[in-house]
Amino acid sequence: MSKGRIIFHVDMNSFYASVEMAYRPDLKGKPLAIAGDPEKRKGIVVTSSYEARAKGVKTTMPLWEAYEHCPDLIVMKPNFNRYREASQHIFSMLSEVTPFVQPVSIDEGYMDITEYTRGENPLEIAHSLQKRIMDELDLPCSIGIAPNKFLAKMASDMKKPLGITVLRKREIRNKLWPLPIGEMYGVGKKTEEKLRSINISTIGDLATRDPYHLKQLLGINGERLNSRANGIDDRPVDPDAVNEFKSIGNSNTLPFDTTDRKEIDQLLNQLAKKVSERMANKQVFSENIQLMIRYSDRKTITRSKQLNQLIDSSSDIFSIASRLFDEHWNEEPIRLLGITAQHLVLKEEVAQQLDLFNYEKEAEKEKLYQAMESIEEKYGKGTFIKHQDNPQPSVTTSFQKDFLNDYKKNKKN
DNA sequence: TCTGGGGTCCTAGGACCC
DNA sequence: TCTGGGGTCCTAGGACCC
Repeated sequence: MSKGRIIFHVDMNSFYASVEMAYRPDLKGKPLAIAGDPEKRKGIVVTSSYEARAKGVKTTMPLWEAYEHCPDLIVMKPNFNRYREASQHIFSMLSEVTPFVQPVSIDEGYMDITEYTRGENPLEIAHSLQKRIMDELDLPCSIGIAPNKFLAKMASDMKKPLGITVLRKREIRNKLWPLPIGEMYGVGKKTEEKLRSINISTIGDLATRDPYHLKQLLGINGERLNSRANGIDDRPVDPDAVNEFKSIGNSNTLPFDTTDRKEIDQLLNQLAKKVSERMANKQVFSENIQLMIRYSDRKTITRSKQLNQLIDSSSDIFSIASRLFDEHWNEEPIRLLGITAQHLVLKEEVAQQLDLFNYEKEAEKEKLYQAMESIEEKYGKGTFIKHQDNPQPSVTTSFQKDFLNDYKKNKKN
């Protein structure tokens, strides 16, 4: 039997707002919200300080509503470069504790310190990590310590801000099960509704319900949620997961709804450029382009095209997106457009595959030649060429045909 | 002048192949 | 002479998370 793991979940507290406060200490202790520009219809609270939350400001709340709850709210535009930089500092600190660090977003990540305690108590490690992030970056975080990712995630949520919470397997019954079902990671609004409809209102209710019954209601997710509620989660902390992205997309809400084809093309062009640039940074090709259209009534459709080639240029991305647009736009006013590149392949891997393909082609050619030689040895010169007058179905692909041509040429020389 | 933008994973139907 | 079923790919949409 394998020994239990020690997993940390490190969660930055109201990250964007905290970064701004670290830059401008005069903002500390004040109700602060980070939000986009209401003039551009992006006035939505992305993050808010605890002082703002105390007055009822919540993430994704429209700004005008946030002001109703908190008239003295201070609002700032997001400075993503600032947040990315802070994030890099944080993750490099985590990496000094263990190489097994898995970022899950800009402000949160898992660590597996099982093999890296160096005899130290995990709680002490968490304390010094939390202190270091605070001392050096002026940023608060909460840390959950548990035998797996799910429990560590739930633990980090239990005490905010600046909390450290240990959640052992044997404490699940007392610490996890009493929580309302909606607070469970992986249970959103829809799932909560469904679960409540069958009288499940706490995580404990979910844990003790028949998994088969839950599967009927929620599909595979029902079984998974049930085992998580019982503290079972075997997912490893995977440091390579960050590099295994599956899509790159950009979208934009227009300041005003539009039906103007010029304006639409301009936005599509802009989006294609952004996607293409980000693909270049990540060194990937895409094999599938998706277009997203949101109409003024917020109804949103997605239309995608699987390609028979790999693309990366903004002009290719644009032309496919704009064709999808022509094929599917219903002429109604548009609120948002988005382009996503899917089915990504690393350029490096494409190159390797091409090499491998060429290598196989060479090897194949060699085999073909040998087979032909032996046929001719057995049945005499010219036999094989004769067969070609009445070709056998085995010669099918174009490159095999090319080899035959090569072969014939070689014979002549 | 209500309701952003970046993602992942799952589902379900139809096409197509064996 | 009235019918199969498994597997994979493609497409569209939905749930969820930060």
